[in-house]
Amino acid sequence: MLDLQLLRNEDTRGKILDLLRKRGVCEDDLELLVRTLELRSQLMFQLETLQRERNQGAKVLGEYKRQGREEEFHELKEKMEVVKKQIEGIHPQLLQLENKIEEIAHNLPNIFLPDVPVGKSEQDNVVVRVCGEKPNFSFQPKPHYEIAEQLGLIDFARGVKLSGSRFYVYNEEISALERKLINFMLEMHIEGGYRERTVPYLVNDSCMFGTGQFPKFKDEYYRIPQDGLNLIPTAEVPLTNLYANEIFSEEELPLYLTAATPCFRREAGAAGKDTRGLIRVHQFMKVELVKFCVPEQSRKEHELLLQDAEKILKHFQLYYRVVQLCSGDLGFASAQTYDLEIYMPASHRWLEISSVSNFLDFQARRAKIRFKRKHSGKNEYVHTLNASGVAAGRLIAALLEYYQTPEGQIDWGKLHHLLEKRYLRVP
RNA sequence: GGAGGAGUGGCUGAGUGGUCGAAAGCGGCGGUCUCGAAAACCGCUCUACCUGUCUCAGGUAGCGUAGGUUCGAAUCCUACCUCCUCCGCCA
Repeated sequence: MLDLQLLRNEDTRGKILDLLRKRGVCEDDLELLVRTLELRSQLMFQLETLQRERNQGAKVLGEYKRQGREEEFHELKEKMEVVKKQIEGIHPQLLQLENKIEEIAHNLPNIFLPDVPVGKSEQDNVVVRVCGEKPNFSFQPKPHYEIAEQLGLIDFARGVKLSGSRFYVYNEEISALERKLINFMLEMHIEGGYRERTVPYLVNDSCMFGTGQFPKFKDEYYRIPQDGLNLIPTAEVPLTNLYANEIFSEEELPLYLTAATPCFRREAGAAGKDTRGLIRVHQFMKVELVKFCVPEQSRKEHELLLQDAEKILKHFQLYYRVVQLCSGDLGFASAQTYDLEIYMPASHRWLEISSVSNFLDFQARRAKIRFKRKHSGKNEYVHTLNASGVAAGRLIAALLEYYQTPEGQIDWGKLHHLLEKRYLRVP
């Protein structure tokens, strides 16, 4: 959530409003919000003045009672009853204003950082660099779902039988590959200073609010109404919310966390898109990286985080590019995002495999994650960041395409050789 | 799932309607003493928001959460959540 103080303060208001417009927030909402904030202040002042009167009166009444001054007691009590009525009159009005403010503020996206290009859509994203070598095939490479099906590696039909479209079943080779890949990625990140957590795959609504999924994007997630729980769309949600309503000491930061979890997405708006294969599915495994840091470090930590995600792609010798998202394509909570996209040799498409974002204090404010500044003793919001490190399903899709042989087989020897590099860390 | 008990400041723990943001202790910070340290002693130690003459002053709110009763609630009432104990079930 944005710092509403920035909208109340005349010095910062103009700039913030401008940034929000560039992200496509409608003008009416902004105007209404600014006006309602002003009204709320006025009403609050009235209310607090009355409450003050009430508190002082109640104190005097207590004194009268103790001293047995019945007449004065009743006289003042009648006056206080009037004050009470006045308070009861203002209270609901204030509540209404606050609801209005929340409704708008909760749906406002984050502002974005100066180096983010201003743009409307994906078209305006900027390719930062292209890495690795473009794979060179002496034959026409097949798409991953074709090889997987032909070699009996993935059972798409039975996935559909069990759960419907966009579900799948891995047979033994891919099951083992995924298991090893996840272990490999985790160990690489642990080596890089990340601390592994095993977290719930079902979280409550307040977690979903904290990281910015709720309330605006409720339809994109699986929800179990009976228990008020939601299947996590990414481990970002539980990992970030681990520290909700907590205050770090400055020495504890930066804190790096990682977790491998399944991710569940309804893909409600994606009918007919990427219907074949592992690219767009309702459930997939992903290793996630999350960072908490002090505000002045988040730009630097963002770059380091990007490198950590890239390490995986480099290790498997994939051809990929780093894309900087434009203002219009940024996720709701993000202030700056790099996407890592792998080149897919069969379709000649770039496939997003990691999204590396800096949220500044946007999530921290929603989830109330703070730290105590040592020199001033003041509490401030931390900055949160996260990256996929990386999505296992899409990585497998890429590996199947990159490591296919002219004979229509998979070069398991080479894959296993790459997986052999151990990242062992004995506690 | 059933029965009982409990949720108070960083922690322990008092408070069952009237100067209670809340005793006391521990921890933490600062100071006195000391060559230094310990001990002892003194002081300070929660958060959010509002207003202003905005590194300071005043005010409002907060005792699991949300409501309610009252002139006045940590204290009474209702619902929910969490934890503990016992029973049942179970990987």
